[in-house]
Amino acid sequence: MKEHEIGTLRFGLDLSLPLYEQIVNQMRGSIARGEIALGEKVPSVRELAQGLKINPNTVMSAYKELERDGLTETRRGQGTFITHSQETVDQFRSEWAEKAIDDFIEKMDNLGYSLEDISSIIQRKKEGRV
Amino acid sequence: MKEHEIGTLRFGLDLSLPLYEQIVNQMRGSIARGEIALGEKVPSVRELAQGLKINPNTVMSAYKELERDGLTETRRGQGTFITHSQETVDQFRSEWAEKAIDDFIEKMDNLGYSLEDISSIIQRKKEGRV
DNA sequence: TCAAGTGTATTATTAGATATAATACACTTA
DNA sequence: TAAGTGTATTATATCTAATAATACACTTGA
Repeated sequence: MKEHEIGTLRFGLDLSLPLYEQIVNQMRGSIARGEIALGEKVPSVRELAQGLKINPNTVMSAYKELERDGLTETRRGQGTFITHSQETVDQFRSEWAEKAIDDFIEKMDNLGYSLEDISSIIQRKKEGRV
Repeated sequence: MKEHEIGTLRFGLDLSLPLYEQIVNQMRGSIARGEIALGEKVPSVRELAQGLKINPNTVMSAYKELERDGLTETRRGQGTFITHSQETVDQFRSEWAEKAIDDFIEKMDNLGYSLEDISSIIQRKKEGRV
């Protein structure tokens, strides 16, 4: 996986997912984990495209999705910025965690694992007994 | 989601995933949960295609993947059958659970949730306090 | 023996998603 | 006013998924 440093951000792209989705995921993560400050400017569409050696339209796709999430605000002529609303970030973070959890539980249920089973497995992982 | 009964099996298809993947997932689940007996015959390619109102080639794709999993054996002229090996089924089940767990943990980590956090959330789910 | 029911292979076509390419336009700021 | 922003448009290429229509190989039971 090629690692890129663009501005203050680190990106790694591979072939596991569409490029624009990987960008969205990594930005969502950086924002949710608080690694990007509220209101901070993110790389411009062209700058990120050059840095990652991909097409500007692909970056645009990613940025549009982040704006739909409410995680960024764009100002024509100025750039794209992280939202100022900590509440929006927190809400996004818990909503996405909830989705991930429910999907996971459903997948495990399909394989015949109960919540009880899942709980023990997580417990084992926590104790390092893989 | 349209529900179909084909032979002893119940299928439901939607638009969330490729059709062949949904078939594979639902068969994997039925097998892993032990709802289909070892050695049992599954619907023929044409029968399942007719029942689900989809193309036989799509069913073929799904059945090929199940065979790659080792979960089924096909006998030309006779049909497709669940493996006789309980060990294969058990191993498949735990391998796929492991994958699901690791993917889930990675996704949660990206959002800034620790194993400890995950553990509490599962605990809450278990106690019904959503 | 043969018809019916199996899996399998092939070729063609369509539709949608993804990514690239090349421009052009609108806006902001120094 | 030039340089750097976001945005929109049109075109092209590639890949995956699904369908369609056949054809062939094998097994079984009447």
